[in-house]
Amino acid sequence: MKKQIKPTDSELAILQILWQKGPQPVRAVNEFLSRKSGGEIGYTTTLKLMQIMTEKGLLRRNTDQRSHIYEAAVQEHETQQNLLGDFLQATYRGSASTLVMQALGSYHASKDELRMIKALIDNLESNNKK
Amino acid sequence: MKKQIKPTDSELAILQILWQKGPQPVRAVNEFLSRKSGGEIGYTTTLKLMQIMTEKGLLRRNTDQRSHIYEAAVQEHETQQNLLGDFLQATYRGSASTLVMQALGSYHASKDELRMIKALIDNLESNNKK
DNA sequence: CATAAAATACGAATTTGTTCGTAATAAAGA
DNA sequence: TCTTTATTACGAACAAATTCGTATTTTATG
Repeated sequence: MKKQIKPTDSELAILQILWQKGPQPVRAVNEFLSRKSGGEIGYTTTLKLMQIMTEKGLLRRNTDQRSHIYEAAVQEHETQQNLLGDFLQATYRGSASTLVMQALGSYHASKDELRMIKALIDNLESNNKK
Repeated sequence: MKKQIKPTDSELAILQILWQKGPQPVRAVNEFLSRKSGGEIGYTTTLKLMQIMTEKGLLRRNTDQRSHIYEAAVQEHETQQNLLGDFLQATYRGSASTLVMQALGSYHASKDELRMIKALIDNLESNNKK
C-alpha cells in the first residue's frame, strides 16, 4: 500500500479535468480551469501547478512533443477513497452513517441510484449476518 | 441564508471539541487538542486560533470571567452541510450516490444505522413517486 | 538563417494558515 | 501590598499554496 500524496483543492480541480477529459496539454487544462472559475487564470500559474504535481507524483507527462501532454498518475477512485477517509474523520468524527444520511437527504439521487444503494445495503446486511 | 465562513482543518478540530464537550476555556481545548495529536501544542497557538475564529464569527466568547469561555457560534449540522457540499463538488463532481456508495462500502455502519438509511431511502422514493 | 510565436523553466512575490515568543494584564496568595 | 501565577494581546516568524513575471528553449516560417 503506497500512500498517495493528498492533493490540494487546486490540484484536485486539475485532476478532475484530466480524469474527465483524458490527457491534455497545459493550454487546454488552463482553458477549462479559466472557464470553470469565471475569470482568466494565468497560463504560467496552471503550468507551475502541473509541474509541481508531476514532482509529487500526481501527474505524469509525455515530453516527446514540444507541448507536453499531462495525464493523471493517480486513480480517481483511489483518490476519492483517501479524501473521503480524511473528510469523514474531520467533519463527521468518523460516522459514515451520518454523512450518508445527510448526503442522501440534501442532494438528489435518481431512482436507479437509490435502487443501487439499497442493493448495496442489502448485500452488506447479509454478509454481516453470516 | 447567511453563508458561514468555511473553517480550516485546524479550526474544524476546535469546533469538534466545543460541539462535543460544550463551552470551554482555551486551556481545556488546548489539552484536548494536544492529546488528540500526540505531541504538545503551544498554549498560545490554540489561543490565537480561537481568537481568530471569534473574529470570523465561528466562535463566541464570554469574557465575564478572567478566563474566557468559548463556545461554537455555528451549528454542527449546518457546518457539516456546507463542507459536504463543497467536498461533494470538488471530489465527486456532485455525484452524491457515488459518495454514498463508497462511504457505505468502505466504512462500517451498524445494523441499526443501515436500517435507518434504508428507511430514509424508502421515504425519498415514495415522496418522489408522488 | 533570422525572426516570430509558443511553450517550458525558474525564481520570486503574495496570500493564507500555523506556530510561538514576549509583553501586558488580571487575579490570587503570602 | 508585593510577588507569583495564569491568562490574554500582540506581533512576527515560519510554512504551504498560489500566482505570475521574466528568461530560456524549441519550433515554425518568411
